[in-house]
Amino acid sequence: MPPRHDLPILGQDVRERSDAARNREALLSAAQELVDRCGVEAVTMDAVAASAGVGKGTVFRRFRSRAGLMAALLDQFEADWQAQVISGPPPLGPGAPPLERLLAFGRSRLEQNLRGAALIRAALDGAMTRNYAVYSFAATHLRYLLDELEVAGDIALLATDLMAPLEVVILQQQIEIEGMSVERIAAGWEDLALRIIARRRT
Amino acid sequence: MPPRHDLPILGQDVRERSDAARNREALLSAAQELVDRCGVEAVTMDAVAASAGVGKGTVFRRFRSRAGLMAALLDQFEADWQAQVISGPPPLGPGAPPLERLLAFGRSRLEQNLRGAALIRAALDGAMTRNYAVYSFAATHLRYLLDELEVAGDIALLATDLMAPLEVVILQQQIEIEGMSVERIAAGWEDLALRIIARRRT
DNA sequence: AATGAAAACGGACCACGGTCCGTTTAGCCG
DNA sequence: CGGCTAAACGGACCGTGGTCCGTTTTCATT
Repeated sequence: MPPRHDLPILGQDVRERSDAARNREALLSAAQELVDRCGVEAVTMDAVAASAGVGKGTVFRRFRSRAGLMAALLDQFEADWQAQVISGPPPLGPGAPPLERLLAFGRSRLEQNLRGAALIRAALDGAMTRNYAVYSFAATHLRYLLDELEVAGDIALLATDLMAPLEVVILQQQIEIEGMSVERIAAGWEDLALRIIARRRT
Repeated sequence: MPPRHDLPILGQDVRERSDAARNREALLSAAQELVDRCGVEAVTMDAVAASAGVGKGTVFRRFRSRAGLMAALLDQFEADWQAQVISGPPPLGPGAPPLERLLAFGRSRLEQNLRGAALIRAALDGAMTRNYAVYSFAATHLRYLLDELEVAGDIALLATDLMAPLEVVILQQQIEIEGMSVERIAAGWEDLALRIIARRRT
């Protein structure tokens, strides 16, 4: 019988070896610990490796790069928020009318981005593109809301238009350099949202 | 007579020593040369220093960091565009009605950001905040146009809302990952602009 | 011209991200 | 259980960004 050449079928999850899984866990919690205790800047690949008791090469095999590791931490950080959107109380969660959900989305996303600012920037740092998974959830939800509101136009682009001003780089410039208050920015986002959804279908 | 302690008065330009000026020139053109011949990634601080015939420390004194050097190159890159806005032909330059200038601004800015993408990302890389000078010109002009159009609301924030979707990180995601065409994005920007300026003062 | 002090210079040095490759281990199969 | 293969491991190694400090240069003042 010829040797088998199982090319991994797309979507079929490739079993992770037990030691690999164990190390992934150890690395993630070591990294999280470092973030909590000393801040994002202190998260050195050597430090994480040492703290998790594995070699440096292992860290890079698992996460590709420092940005990749940060993205993994970011995924964990976002899990709560995503849960609140999917099944939390209104108006952020389901149950409220779409417009209220939209406004709650904006406010909440603004705060979430500010909370995770350091992590988000670190996850973007040398990466050619941002972690798509994290971004994708919010964008999809936003498109859904715009559709519910029967907004006319290119929904995908309008969703981007609403997410873009909440980008961390922009928020930090507004707050730290131009001295704007978070309240003002939040109010501005609501205004933008209203202008965008003013044009309806039908 | 006691030694003089001239604290530099703000706004009074501190004379640059002749050797310093010479080296700045040499460094900038060496860096530009490297960008042109080998791309942004090839611009190593050592390479620039060697190519300009100065020590590495000098590069860092002048530009603080790699991001700072890139920002300086970006300033040069933007000079042409700024000139076109200030005194070029309409509709980008003065002379056309504000709405036409606004639409020309969006299209032109979109293309400019794509052209300078690599430089812009490199200039943002490890920096705590983006190069303010470059950003500031475009933002100021945009606020002026919105004001001319008698747009109601928080003009500064609305200007940001219009600049944000043109951010390189976002454009690259749309084009390279989501596969959108530049044409579609440009059309989407016009649509956004029209929605935003729909609410007028008076 | 001499002089003195502030500013600029240069390159050795360090820390961190990322790679490479020889070694070890998990897990399947006979 | 023994053996085999693919995967995972680890840490030496490299390149690059950034700092530091002893040396050199500029230039204002006399």
